Formats: sequence, structure tokens, C-alpha cells
Amino acid sequence: MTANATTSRPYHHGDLRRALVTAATELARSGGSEGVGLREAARRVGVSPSAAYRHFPSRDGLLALVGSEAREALAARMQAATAEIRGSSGKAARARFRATGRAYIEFALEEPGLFEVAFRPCPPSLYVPDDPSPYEELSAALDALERAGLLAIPRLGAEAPAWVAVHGAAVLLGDGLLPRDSRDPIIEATLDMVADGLLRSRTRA
Amino acid sequence: MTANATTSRPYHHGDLRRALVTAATELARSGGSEGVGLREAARRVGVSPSAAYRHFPSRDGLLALVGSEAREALAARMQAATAEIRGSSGKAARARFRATGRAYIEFALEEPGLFEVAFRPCPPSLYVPDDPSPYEELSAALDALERAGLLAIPRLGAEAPAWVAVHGAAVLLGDGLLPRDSRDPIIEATLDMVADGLLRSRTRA
DNA sequence: CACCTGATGTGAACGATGTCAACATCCGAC
DNA sequence: GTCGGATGTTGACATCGTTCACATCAGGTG
Repeated sequence: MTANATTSRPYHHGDLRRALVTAATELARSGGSEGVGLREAARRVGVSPSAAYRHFPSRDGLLALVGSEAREALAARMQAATAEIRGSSGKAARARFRATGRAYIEFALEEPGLFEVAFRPCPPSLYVPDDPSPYEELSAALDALERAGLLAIPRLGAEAPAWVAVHGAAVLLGDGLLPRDSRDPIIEATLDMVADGLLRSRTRA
Repeated sequence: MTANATTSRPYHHGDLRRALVTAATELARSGGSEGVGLREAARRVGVSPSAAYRHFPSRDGLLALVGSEAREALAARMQAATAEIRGSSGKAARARFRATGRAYIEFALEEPGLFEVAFRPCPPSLYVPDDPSPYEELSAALDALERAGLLAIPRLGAEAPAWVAVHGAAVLLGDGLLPRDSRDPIIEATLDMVADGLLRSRTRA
């Protein structure tokens, strides 16, 4: 057996890497990137600080992994939001598109720490790709709109404006620069703007 | 005289507060908020670290002042961009609106460190209001559009979507999450989207 | 003019952090 | 069974933000 079920604390911690990343993710959840300390993560796992250096080149390396996990969580949330909407009509595609954006913003507001770490700039040498990526969720939603013939602009130029608007709302609401009590109207106004700018036949609420 | 013109290094530095803020601003310009160190700023001014605490409650207090200066610089740039456009037609108002947004994004790309500090979340107790504020520049541009009868949505709900889109583009381009070589097309696509969503009679390029 | 009070700057220290090098321990392959 | 590489520990270093006791200056009061 590689691991004892009775948690007898093997002299070589079962899977330190995993444990450190989870601890660091917890720190990020309640303190953002500044809240993630190498020493603190090690402390929580019950291991010495330098042990971490067997698994990550630096604190930033650890943060990069936390970021990847955060992006995956965000993508999962977007995915779940679109899955709730049934049907294959153009109307459904449009609704899924909006739901994707809404989920993005809501994630940012409910998990501000994780969201910050998710999109924290990081040197290319440390970049960790994530498989279910938020960008791919957005791409999929746009592909569906194109298949339904609803795109009013070339497909290639569609990702950027959509992402830009939704990300901006997430950041400004999350940082309290836009009033959080107007949260929902602002989100819907943003989604309206995206729809008006990218899709055919504007549908004003 | 309160200060000697010969810079004879009076035992009580002429205006330490100002000097520290400028030093810290320089640090922020080339390193963002993480690059701003209380000790380093003091070192550059030639003063002991603890002297700073006579003028700011903490490093975050210093950062808040740097943020205010950064926002003023951004606002000045937006102001200058609109001032370049003459005329009082609706067309001019529209152009000024776009120029405001473009200036916002360009500032973020040319001074990424300052831009980050400008919109860094900070506890209300430390918040420093700035007089020429980016928000007010945006407001003025929208007011002009309303006077020209060009707004397609209620004036009250106009700030948020516009700011959101432009800020999102600034952040995503600045952090390299959107390709910088497509910088200009992305900026224009973003401005197109804002115009389509907020203004009457879409004018597609 | 002398003095004292308050504002301003200094020095040394504390705890915390990221990082590294030398050493200890354990697993698995030969 | 033994040896080697992977994994974890100890102890140290430099740096950081912050604080406290002390030094120094400026300006108003007597």
C-alpha cells in the first residue's frame, strides 16, 4: 500500500503537492493572492517551509497552480450555468450566452479571492494551462451563436469584446468601484450591451 | 523662508510627504503595487523608514496616495484626448466619447504599474478622493451625448456599461490575457460594442 | 531673549516572510 | 541487502512592515 487508511502520518507525506495546493487555495479564497503565504500553507499541512520547494520553484509557482485551479472552478461554474438551459433554438443559444457571462460575474463576486488569483499575471515560465478553461466556455457559447446565424460581426472578432465587458463588470463590481447594491441591473445592462453589439436583431428588455 | 533654495538638506526635510509620494509613485510606475516598498521609498529620499509613519498610517496609506495621483494622471490624459477634438456637432460628441475610452485603455497599456495602483481596492478609511477623476471625465462625455440626444438608453444606466467595457479591455490587454499584437482592433471592437449598445443609429466601421 | 511644547526624524528592535544550503530520512530498483 | 534519488527538516540569511524610546528642530509664550 502506498498510503495507510488510518492517516498514520507517513514520514513522507502522502501527496504533499496536492495538499499544499489545496491549502494555498483555501488561503487564496479568503485573502486573495496577498493572503497566500508559502510558510502559512506549509504550516497548515504540518510540514516545514522548505519542503514546498521540492514541488514548486517559488511562491509564485504555487500561486500559478492555485490560479489554474481557480480558472477551472470558474469554467465549471460557467458550464453548469449553460447546462441548465435546455433547447436548441436560437433563443436558447442566446440565453446560454448570457448565462455564461452571468456565471462569470457571479463567480467573481462570490469568490473574489479565487477570481483575483485566477487572472493574476504570471511569468510565462510559470504558466499552468487548465483544461476546462473559461475562455473555452465562452468560445463554445459563441460557436453556438454562429451556428444559429445570430452573430452580427465576424466570428473571429467576437471573443474579445464579450470577454472584455464581462471581465470589466466582474472586476469593477468585485472591487467595489461600482455600487454592489446595483449589482443586478449593472450585470444585465452589461449583458444587454454585449448582445446589442455582437448579435443580430436587438432584443431590448 | 521655510525652505532653503540651495537644497542644504535641512535636518527636517522640507516636504517629506510630497517626496515620499513621488518616490513611491516612481516605484509603482516600474513594479506596480508590489514594487512599492515603504523602506525603499524612504531609502530613495534619504530618510529613515520610520520617518514615513509621521505622514502615513501604513504602507497601504502611502499606496492610497499614489493611487490617487495615478487616477489624476489618467483623468488628465482622458481630458487631453477629448480636448483635441473640436466642434460641437453630435459627431464630435461621439468622437470625444470614443477618445475618452481610447485614452483610458492606452494609459493602462503605457503605465501598467500606475494603472494597477490606481484601481487597487483599498479600505474606506484610507481612501483618498482625487479631483480630476476618471469617472468624472466619463460622466462629462456621457452628458454631452445626452445633450446631443444620442443616448439610446436612460442616462442613469449609461456609466456602468461604458466603464465596464473600457476597463475590461484595459485589464485584459494590460495583463497579456488578450494578445497585445491585436491591440488596436480589440480596442476599436470594444468601442464599437459600447457605441452600439449605448448610442442611437449604429455606425459600423 | 530663554524656554518649552509639539512636530518631525533617528536608531534599534520585533516578528514575519521568501529563499537557500547542508543534512536526515525513506522508498524502490538492482 | 544495499545504494541512489526523491522527499522532508534544520538552521540561517536578507528583507520587509511596524513600533517604541529617544534626538532634534521650529515657533510661539513668558
